[in-house]
Amino acid sequence: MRNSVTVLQEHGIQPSAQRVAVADYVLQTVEHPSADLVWNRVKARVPYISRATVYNTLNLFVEKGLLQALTLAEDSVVFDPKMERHHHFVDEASGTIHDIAWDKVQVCNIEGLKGYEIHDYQVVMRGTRKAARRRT
Amino acid sequence: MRNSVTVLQEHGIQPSAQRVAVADYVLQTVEHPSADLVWNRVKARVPYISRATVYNTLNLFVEKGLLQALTLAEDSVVFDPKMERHHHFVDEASGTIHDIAWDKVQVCNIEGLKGYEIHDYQVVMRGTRKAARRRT
DNA sequence: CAATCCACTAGACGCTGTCCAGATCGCGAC
DNA sequence: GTCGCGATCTGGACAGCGTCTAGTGGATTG
Repeated sequence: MRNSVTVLQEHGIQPSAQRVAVADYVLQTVEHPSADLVWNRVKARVPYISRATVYNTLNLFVEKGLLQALTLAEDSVVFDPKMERHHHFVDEASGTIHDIAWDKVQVCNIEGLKGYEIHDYQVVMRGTRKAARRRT
Repeated sequence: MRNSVTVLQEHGIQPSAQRVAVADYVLQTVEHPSADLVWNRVKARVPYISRATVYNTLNLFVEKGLLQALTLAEDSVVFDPKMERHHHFVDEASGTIHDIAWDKVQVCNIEGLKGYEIHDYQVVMRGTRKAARRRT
């Protein structure tokens, strides 16, 4: 696990105590937290951090390329530290979001679309997790 | 253009004056309106309709299969009367959403995903509209 | 020490969406 | 007609998300 301070500095971000605390959690997580969930998670370890700071910090991280902001499910924007291109699966029962590796699914003919200059795309899937032999 | 009253009745919805007014607008539009935009559009023609009614009516239409609710862009859920499967393109400059015909793009290998039961999927693209010879 | 800059805090604010109590409508029964 | 009842509508209250702002505090510089 990389040192959060180093990562912040490499991206031109002053590593203040609050920013490091947010980074320590959000850069490692796979739970696709909303901003308020980040606030709660970080507060558990660093109680003296305010809501506005968490929101500002997350937006800063997105701007500096440390996080992706996703608007997939209802209610709120969620954050994803996985910066490689990938797809998303939304569990309709729980609202949980899973990352799907980019090469698991291919999209064809997308270059042929006339009238649109596509900067980015992804496949968004919705359904339910199969009760296979995997821990929940 | 189909009669909104008939369409509502075919879907088991009592065609009250307010519901017909909402249907007249939202079933024809291509502008992917948010709920509050629907409210404003409908109020322009039928001033005596309340916000709660518009929200209830839109949710009812979604439940009865007249509309899709989409959570693609920031800020709010938008509604789309196009019920066939299709993809979406989000104009990053304006936030405008465009429908992309289902057969313009193909997704491969999606059946091969283990551990997920996929009920629905779509490709979400982001970029800018090209200034081709099309009216804006 | 004073000036300045940056980050943080706490609370106010606006917007979205839901909920509730009460009013009103439509319709069948009498 | 009018009574009663369920469905619908209204307006306002409410809660959550995200932004903004005024003020605070700490570090740096002259």
